[in-house]
Amino acid sequence: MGKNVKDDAVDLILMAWNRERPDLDVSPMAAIGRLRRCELHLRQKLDAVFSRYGLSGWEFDVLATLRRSGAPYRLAPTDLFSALMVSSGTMTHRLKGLEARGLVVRVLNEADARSLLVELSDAGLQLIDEAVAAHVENERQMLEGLGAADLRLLDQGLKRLLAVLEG
Amino acid sequence: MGKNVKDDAVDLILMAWNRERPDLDVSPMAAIGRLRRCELHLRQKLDAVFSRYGLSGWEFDVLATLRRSGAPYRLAPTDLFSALMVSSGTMTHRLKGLEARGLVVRVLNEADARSLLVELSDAGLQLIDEAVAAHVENERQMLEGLGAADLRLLDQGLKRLLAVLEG
DNA sequence: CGTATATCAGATAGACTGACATTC
DNA sequence: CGAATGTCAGTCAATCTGATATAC
Repeated sequence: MGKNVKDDAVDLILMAWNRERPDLDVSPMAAIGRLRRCELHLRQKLDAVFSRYGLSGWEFDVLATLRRSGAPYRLAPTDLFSALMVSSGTMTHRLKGLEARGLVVRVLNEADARSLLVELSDAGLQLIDEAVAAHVENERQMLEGLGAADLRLLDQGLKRLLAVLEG
Repeated sequence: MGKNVKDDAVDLILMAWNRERPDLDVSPMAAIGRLRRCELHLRQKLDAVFSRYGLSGWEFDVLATLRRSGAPYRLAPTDLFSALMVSSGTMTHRLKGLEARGLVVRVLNEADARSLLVELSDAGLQLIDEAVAAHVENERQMLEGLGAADLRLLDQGLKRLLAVLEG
């Protein structure tokens, strides 16, 4: 019965549900509630760094997807909206904004004239290269309060959960 | 060097970054990327159940917050927007919608005439009681692919991460 | 010809800010 | 009077759908 860890916000929610709905086993709420709450905090901290580079989260995602595809940092719109799980119309809208800011350029697709490929501009490449360095440093700092062993265990657990959710 | 687990989508992203930016240690991306990806899948599956009850995620959250506060299922708007981390104007907007659907009613606050308290209607109480039962069952099913030991370890890791992020 | 690839316009849903009224 | 509590109007950023044009 000994409780050796402090109650957090999710524990309080679980206790409230147990009081109000003792007929329900709400234990699955624990891990899922904590995961979602962690994601909320993470997103806010990640966005704070993105905004230092004038980027929103989805703008970073588009530029980063182009960047890690390798030189010449060029993908078709379909590749982008598939990777980022948004509709084609949404991607068109995103690309217009990035193009207007000069971070990407549209180039002819020699192999298939239905699409104008999307390519990082010099400015876009430089920006994402700086931003991604700051981004991983930010992530490193967010996790440094966690011991190496804890982090490894957490990542392993998340990997298994992800396999369950995607499999 | 033996790799005993299959590469997932996040592993592929890490490998791409290692190829493109070998100067960066992108290992923090692993846990954070998996966590965010899990959250995306979870949210979609949770929303699918909410929509069976005609509810969006935030509508469920408002009703659930009222429900687990206990009888008479009544809170001030400030309590609600503080708990759910949105602005007061946003909560006003949400409450108008829920009131128009007859799920909450506004009642006079005898102790402080500045606010009209928010209370679950009979219909709202019945709806959230059914929806929350389906919700936890949904969560249970999402996690059942994970062993009990894995789940316990995952939750422990998330609890520590949450403490780091909130502390 | 039927499919695939995108773009565009319009609609939608949800959030925020700032001004305001009321009450403590 | 200053602080707190909401409400409201207006604006905004981002998304999706459906219609359309073009190319495979």
